[in-house]
Amino acid sequence: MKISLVAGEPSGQVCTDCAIRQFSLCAALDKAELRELEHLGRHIHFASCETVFAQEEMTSSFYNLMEGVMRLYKLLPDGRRQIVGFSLPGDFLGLAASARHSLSADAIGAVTVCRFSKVPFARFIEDKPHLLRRINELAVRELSQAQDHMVLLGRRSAEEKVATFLIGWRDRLVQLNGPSTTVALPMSRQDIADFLGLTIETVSRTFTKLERDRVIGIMPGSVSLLDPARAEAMAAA
Amino acid sequence: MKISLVAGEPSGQVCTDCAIRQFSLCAALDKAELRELEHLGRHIHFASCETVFAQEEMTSSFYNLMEGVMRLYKLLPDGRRQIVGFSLPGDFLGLAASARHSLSADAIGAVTVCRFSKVPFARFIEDKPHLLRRINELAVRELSQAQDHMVLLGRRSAEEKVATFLIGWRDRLVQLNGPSTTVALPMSRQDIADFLGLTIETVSRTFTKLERDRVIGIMPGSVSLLDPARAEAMAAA
DNA sequence: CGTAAAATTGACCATTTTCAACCTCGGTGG
DNA sequence: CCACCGAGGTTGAAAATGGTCAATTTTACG
Repeated sequence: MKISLVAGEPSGQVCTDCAIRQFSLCAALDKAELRELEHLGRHIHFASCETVFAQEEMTSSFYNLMEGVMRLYKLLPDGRRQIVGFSLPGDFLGLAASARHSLSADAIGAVTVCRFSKVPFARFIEDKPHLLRRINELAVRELSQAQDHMVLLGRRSAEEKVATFLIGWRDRLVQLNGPSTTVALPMSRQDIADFLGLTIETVSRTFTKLERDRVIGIMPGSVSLLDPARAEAMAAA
Repeated sequence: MKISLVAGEPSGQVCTDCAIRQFSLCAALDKAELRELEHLGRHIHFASCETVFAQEEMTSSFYNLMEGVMRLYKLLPDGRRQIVGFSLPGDFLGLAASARHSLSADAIGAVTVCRFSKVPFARFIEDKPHLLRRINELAVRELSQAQDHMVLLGRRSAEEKVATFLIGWRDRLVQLNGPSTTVALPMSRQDIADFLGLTIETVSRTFTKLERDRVIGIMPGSVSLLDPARAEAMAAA
């Protein structure tokens, strides 16, 4: 996948005005720290399907997702893909256990990130216990989500997987944008399949079945949850 | 120094003599801090199948696993179980995103843990950036393992799952005890099945097939890796 | 509009599950 | 000492869920 040639401009907006600050890492920072951080971050835009970082690449930066949606995935040598998560504004990306990324991240639709070079950012956080605790909090929350997803992948039927995905995705969108009857699905059916450990055909069939059962209405780029209670029941079961 | 998979007598409560310190959280601490920590931790023994903490229970402690093996799992309301990981000596348990545990942990065989009450431990770490960074490191490593396991659960065949499990488990044991031709499997077939998202029958059949193919030798409580290269190839593929 | 990509649908197939029977081994009590 | 018991494990046959392959429809976009 191509890498954007567009250079990052200085962040243009000040951190104190940042729309997603409350959802992000930066919620833990005071005014002075935010002013310091402004000098470290650069806003960068990525077009649809551009790769922000890739599996095996050296880690050089951390990213705060500002706008858009990203997919995080791992590839097996033979090309099989598992999407381990979708990122929304406020999510912090780039933490890795080693010096190389263990997964790839690319844009689903246009994306803006706030990029921090690794070394300066590491220096910035190293003696800020409140920020370290905040990063911990985010890491532990992600770990918990990962464990929930393992249950889904290992122990749920196709229908349960799709219902659980729709409910979980709706909840995340509600968190950001407030309640809504329709659930935007910017990712492709293939993305959903690779997230749920299914094939695209099974995802499609399951959507169709849920529509026949009047649980959802299918529209291009979104679904409407006609019977949220039924969907939630399938997701809980 | 050999790390036992079965609990024996604690070698004393002195952190500086702790056999698993190098593998644990405590590797980040200096002598003074270790002496302080000694007053916070208590060794506790659990018999086989006893629960150390359970899903939905209030979090009250953190645990450093000293001896033995534990399974970490989540249950669906209808009883389906997904084991999200096995813990070995040195692993740190009890981090949770909320005030309640999101998973259950119980002993496979006899276990010794070093228990830290939540509040004093939180106070101990709160202004120790090096320790916070160490906890981060452990959390990120666990997250990375979780992501690897998602790939396994979502995208691998039964045979690949079993081979990947055996190789991964062997590598963890080698890390602790040094090289060995036989791989101890203290967990039951049902545990392995619930870890790999399979049924016990499929696990059993796959073991048998690997034995027929002269990749492994099956013994009660362990397997020997007759053809590690073949097994590794299956795990990588 | 017209074309290519994405999504859906259908028919068939394979892997894994389900259900059931049967070993194996260790412990227990006659 | 040995027969019995039960838990854990293995094996077999049938069923089913989801996958594969192929054709068709729908959508996005120049």
